[in-house]
Amino acid sequence: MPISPYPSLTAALLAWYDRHHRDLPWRVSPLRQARGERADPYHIWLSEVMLQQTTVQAVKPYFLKFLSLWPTVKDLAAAPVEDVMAAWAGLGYYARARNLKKCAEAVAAEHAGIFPDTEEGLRALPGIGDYTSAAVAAIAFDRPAAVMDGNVERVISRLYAISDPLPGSKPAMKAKVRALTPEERPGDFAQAMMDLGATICTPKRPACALCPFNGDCLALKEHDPERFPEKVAKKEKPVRQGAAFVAVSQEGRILLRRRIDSGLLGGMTEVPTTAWTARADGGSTPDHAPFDADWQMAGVVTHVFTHFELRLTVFRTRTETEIATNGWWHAVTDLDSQALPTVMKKAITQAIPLAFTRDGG
DNA sequence: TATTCGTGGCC
DNA sequence: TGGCCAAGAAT
Repeated sequence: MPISPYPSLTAALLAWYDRHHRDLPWRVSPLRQARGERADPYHIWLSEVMLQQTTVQAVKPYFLKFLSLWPTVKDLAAAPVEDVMAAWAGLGYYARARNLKKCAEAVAAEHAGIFPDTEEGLRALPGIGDYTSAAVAAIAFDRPAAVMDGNVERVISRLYAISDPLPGSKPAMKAKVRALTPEERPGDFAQAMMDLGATICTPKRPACALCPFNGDCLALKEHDPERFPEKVAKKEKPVRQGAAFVAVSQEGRILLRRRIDSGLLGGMTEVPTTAWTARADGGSTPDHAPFDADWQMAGVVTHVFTHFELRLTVFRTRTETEIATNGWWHAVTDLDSQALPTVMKKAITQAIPLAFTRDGG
């Protein structure tokens, strides 16, 4: 009997992956790899950036839309940044879209349209950090990089019953991943760890009976895998308030602006708003409207961001002339072409309930 | 090391 | 129903 080239845990996981891997639009399955197909580095990179802190189900339609609009990294590099932001609208964490464009430009201009094939080379590109550089190196280029995301942290913390809380325990967990990562099939190993975390070793009610690690898992031996991974307590979310102003002209156009490139919703499109402050009375009056008009209160929209909750009082008015010192007027029936984040779509819908329906209200 | 960055689904 | 979570990066 030949000696396995892998640690036994690694071999068990790869065997599980061969039978139970998920089919994903950017993935080349083990069977297709055996027929000689290779993962496309552009597809892997694009999917990995979209998947940062984002679920597979949310990413799928965006991934297919981007490939349709921009089939190669050179196409993406040549695209207007406004088009990229509009295509990304709704997916969140918009710095990813700005860095995606910068990264495509760097690959096109400095690497002749070919992605670097090492972890270090990838790590130097915009929007590519520790996780994404390792993931692309392993999945697209068969480099034995140690890939650790939230799924892997959960699997490893349970397998070894690591009690120290994240993020402090990250280096120790990374060492465990490195020891398990094989020279052969490192990309499949990384994807297998993440599939395992997504489908078996889930945060709540893990399906330990189906897990290839269930004979070795220390958390399972202790009868409480759900308590891992431990995490440091997070602080509570403050509430901020502000006002948003929806002006519609007689021609059926709405006043829009572009947010500055840095910070929250950077580079995205918005309706005029006040600053969002912690003051309880901020935003309840139309004092800071973009121009004098008969502003009517349309309602209050609540939106929860990562680190604060926003209560936005929405005002609306109809104008005869299209006054605008900064910004532009855009047809209400064509708002899908704009880079409007979800909170702005909520505000517009509060003022114009049918804005995003077929007839545009 | 700690904070800032979206959004939607889930129980 | 509200807290938790998702293939994290930049600063």
